[in-house]
Amino acid sequence: MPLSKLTRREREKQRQHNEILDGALELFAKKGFHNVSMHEIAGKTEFAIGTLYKFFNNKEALYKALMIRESKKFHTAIGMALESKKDPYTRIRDYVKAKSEVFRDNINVVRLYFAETSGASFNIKSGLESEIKQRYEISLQKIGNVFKEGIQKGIFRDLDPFHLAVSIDSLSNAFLFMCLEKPDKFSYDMNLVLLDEIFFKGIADSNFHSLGKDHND
Amino acid sequence: MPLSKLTRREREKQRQHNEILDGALELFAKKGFHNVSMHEIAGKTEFAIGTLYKFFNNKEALYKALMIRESKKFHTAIGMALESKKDPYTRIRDYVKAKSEVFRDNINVVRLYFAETSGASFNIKSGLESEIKQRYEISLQKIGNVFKEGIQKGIFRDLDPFHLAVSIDSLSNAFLFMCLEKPDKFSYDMNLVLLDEIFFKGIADSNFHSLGKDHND
Amino acid sequence: MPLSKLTRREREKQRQHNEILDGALELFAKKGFHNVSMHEIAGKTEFAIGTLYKFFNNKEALYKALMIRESKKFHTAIGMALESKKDPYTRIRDYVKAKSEVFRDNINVVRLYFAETSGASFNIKSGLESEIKQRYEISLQKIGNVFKEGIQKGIFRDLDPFHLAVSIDSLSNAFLFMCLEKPDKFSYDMNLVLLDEIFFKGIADSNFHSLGKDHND
Amino acid sequence: MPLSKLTRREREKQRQHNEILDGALELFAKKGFHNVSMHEIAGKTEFAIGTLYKFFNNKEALYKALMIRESKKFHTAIGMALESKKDPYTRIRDYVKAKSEVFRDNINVVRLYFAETSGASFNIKSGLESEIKQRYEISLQKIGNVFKEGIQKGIFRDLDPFHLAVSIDSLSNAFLFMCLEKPDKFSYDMNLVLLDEIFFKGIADSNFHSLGKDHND
DNA sequence: CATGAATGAGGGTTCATTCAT
DNA sequence: AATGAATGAACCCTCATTCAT
Repeated sequence: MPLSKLTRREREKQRQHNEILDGALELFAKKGFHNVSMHEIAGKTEFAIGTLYKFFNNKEALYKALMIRESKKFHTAIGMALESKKDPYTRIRDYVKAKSEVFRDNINVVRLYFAETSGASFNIKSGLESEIKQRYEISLQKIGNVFKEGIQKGIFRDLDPFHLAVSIDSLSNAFLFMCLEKPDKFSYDMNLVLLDEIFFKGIADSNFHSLGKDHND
Repeated sequence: MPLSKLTRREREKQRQHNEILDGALELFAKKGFHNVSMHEIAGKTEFAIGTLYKFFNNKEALYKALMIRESKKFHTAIGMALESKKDPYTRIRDYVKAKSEVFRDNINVVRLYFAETSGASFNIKSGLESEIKQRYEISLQKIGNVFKEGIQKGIFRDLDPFHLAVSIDSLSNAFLFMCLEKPDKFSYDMNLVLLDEIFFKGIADSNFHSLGKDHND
Repeated sequence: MPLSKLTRREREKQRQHNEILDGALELFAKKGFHNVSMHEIAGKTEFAIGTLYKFFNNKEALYKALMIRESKKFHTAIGMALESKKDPYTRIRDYVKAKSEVFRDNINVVRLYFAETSGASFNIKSGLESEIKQRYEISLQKIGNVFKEGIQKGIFRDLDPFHLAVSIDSLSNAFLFMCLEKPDKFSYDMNLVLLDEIFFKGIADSNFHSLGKDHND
Repeated sequence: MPLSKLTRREREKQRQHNEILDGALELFAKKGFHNVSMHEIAGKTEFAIGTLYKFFNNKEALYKALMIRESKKFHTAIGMALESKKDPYTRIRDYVKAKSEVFRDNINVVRLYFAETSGASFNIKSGLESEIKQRYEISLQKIGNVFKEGIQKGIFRDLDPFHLAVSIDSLSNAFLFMCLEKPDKFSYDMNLVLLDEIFFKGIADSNFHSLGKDHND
């Protein structure tokens, strides 16, 4: 069944479902899972509490659905950058740029997302948060594949692509968080230059000299 | 009476104080702040609830004391590595090794600690969690100073020392977390080699050739 | 929809609101604010604790609402006596009679009410208990106005009407309390005679001879 | 054994006993029975909590002992006025003056005392508060006796002396409380004049003309 | 089907009292 | 005899969830 062929009723449901998640996101991002009540979500979304429970079995399920939706958006955005037809180096840079934009535009969501993935997640009791980790895993693999290609093309030195993926991921995250917390020392525009200097230069194949030199963004 | 010579009573107090934090740590690390009750902590530590409140004004204060204690331990350990008399490159490597050990030995604490610092903390309402961030800040500065010295000595390229600090910090964290989650792809012993290949080689001054070549750990 | 025509839902709410206050009154009057728990009130009124909190923000608010309701009842009753068309002397007597009836019928409330107003109230922290004192104030003013009229009409000697109001209020209260505690020495029926002999005779204008002589109740 | 012949130990005990009550009084008068903790009393009096329990079996017993001590002081003061050799009218006036002074000097205690006696006492669960009421009873009797003598001497009209006692007691209390709450309308000095005008004039025997006329205070 | 009033388990916290030192 | 650390019952209150309307 094509996506567009939902009945009116189903489309309406879908819309309400998303409205609930939108309202909940705002609250969770501001106050955290445990400091937001279902009553509060009902108030913000203008649905009855009972209606929330029609859509989600419980508070945890609502939260999980929310995190999954956001994680999908996030990984779709960076997935597109990574899977374009451009050269590997540019795709990595595009990936960083895409992530930058997500950080800029949804900073609260981002904090919530990283609270959920970096350390230990205590909000969703069941091991279901792994669903989010899986998506992260896939993105890492995609980054790794780009590096693999880059290595094959002689752009990058022959290092483990997955290691490189983990590296660019953590470095770019760190720089992006620094943009938030130390805007005097870090800026979004600077991040790519930084990565060039600190990361790409070091992993560039010595026979390939253009990395981080004459790119214009 | 010298400062270090606490009375028996005071020593006893200190011991109990730490016993409470030990028990609480185990619970918080396993279940998160909001999923642990004071009743539970009382049970685990075998103190009465009232006794907990003699030591800590409220649950939040207990949690905060715990996080500060652990953060102190953590930053003391890595601070010692960073402030030794060794050459800058070795000090950075020692810092990574020290952090490795903390991760190996206190994995639960580490997850709790990073849940508290990476994303958004919704556990401690008062802005006092900044106390933990400050300690992190200081450590970053110390790392930066080592890089500065390394640059002056011609070991590292002339890059912003603070940027380098942020880089090595995030890279090493990422690798360490990977050791936990993908022990097949990452091992503690491998981390230094990885950093050499991916990070140090890239930031090494081209006139200085020994980095990441013949170090034996 | 006229104001008086509440919806069925609103009327139901009103009824429950009063049921809670009724149950709470019984308990508070018997045991005092601090010796009654919300759990107890929930049990007596057969509402869930949470329901009590739907109606009243906290225990204090419940207590305050109760005291205000009772105080309104009380002052409405005596206010009607004081504002009738009858002659001043009769209105004062009617006021005493009205108060007598309240004492007879709601002795528990009365004790609670006077515990709250006579000495020091430590039950309601916010200065809102003044709301009750204000109502008392207004009643005193009304009594004073009746005396004023009586003085102008030459029924009472030219004394400060407010002083007279305070006097009749305290005297009648004292006699009424005595009826409770010494029914052998005081009776409700006797109170008016007593007041005639001890109070009204003394404040009667010497040119006006009928006070306290041939009244029949 | 004469009162003065207590052993040093016993006198010391007595002193401590009173010190505890002094500290407790200050706290209870300010905050009420239920808003003062034993811990607080221990702090204020600089005794250990255990010591408080050596002197008083429990918090209630401490409170009761306190109220009885204060009530004794109070009734001793007014008893002395009532039992002097002066003429009945003067003794009643002296009694009012004595009460005035107590009000002026110990207003907090007074409020606490009246909270305990006027309405319902919810602080002392056992019916033991009657001990305080008994003392009040005795004072009322003494006032009654003075009136009786006054009636026999032809100073007061032939009314029930006990009724008169209750009357002067409640009137003077009311005026004294008004001094606290409406110092613009009532003053301690004025009270006797007021009582003369409103009370004594009315109960004076018509053959005895000096009441409330040429007294100088 | 949507609603939101009602529920009550369970949370954090206090404090009168005990008892080992 | 004096101490005050330790206790834990009981408090007030919140909020996820249910279900009659």
